[in-house]
Amino acid sequence: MISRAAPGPKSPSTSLPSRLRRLRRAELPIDTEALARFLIGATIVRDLPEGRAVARIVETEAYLPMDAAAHSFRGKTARNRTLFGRRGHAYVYYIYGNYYCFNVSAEAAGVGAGVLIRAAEPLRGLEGMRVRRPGARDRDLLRGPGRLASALAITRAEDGLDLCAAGPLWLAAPLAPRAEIVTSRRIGLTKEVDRLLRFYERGNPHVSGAKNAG
DNA sequence: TCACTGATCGTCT
DNA sequence: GACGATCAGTGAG
Repeated sequence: MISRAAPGPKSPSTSLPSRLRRLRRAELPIDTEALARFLIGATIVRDLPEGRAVARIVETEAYLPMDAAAHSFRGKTARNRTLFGRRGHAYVYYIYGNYYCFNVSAEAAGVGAGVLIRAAEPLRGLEGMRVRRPGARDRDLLRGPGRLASALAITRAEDGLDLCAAGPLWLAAPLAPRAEIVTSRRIGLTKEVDRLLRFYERGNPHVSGAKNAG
């Protein structure tokens, strides 16, 4: 057994400001790529019967209008209709027979685009996340889009929720300043693979993917 | 630690 | 009928 530095029991939540300020829609950039950058460092608030879970977004991907890799590319369907609504709404889809992925709709109403929330740093409500993701290390609770949705209990039931309004799932302003944002290729695609539309906080251990993805 | 693979089912062609 | 904005498990080094 190699004794690497033990995963510190230190919790970032001990020094958090207690005030969460909901983001207003007017604050969200209309442009999808700008929104993807804007959301790095922002806060996800998930209110559940057993309590509140709070996480800090550390990794996103932009899916633009006229982007062959985007779900909206072939037009509006029953599944992706949220992407064509006003920005700041939750688009949640089911993938690979096992997982859900959480997106924030972008652009003006009528334009299909969104930002995939790929990873976040758990701040509060870790107990519930551990229950929903048994066996996972704390570092991996929200590390990857499928894991994030699972740990925060986000499913198709949350599709269409207004993230700028009071409710069970919403977005709040950053609780802490963010480090430099790194840009890279998006992960897991077969189309438009070379576009640099993935964004993550440099050095953050909660970011998903291989370290040299880029 | 890295690379590879199978699981699994809703959605769209 | 094919495929997918993934992940956990496995095996090799």
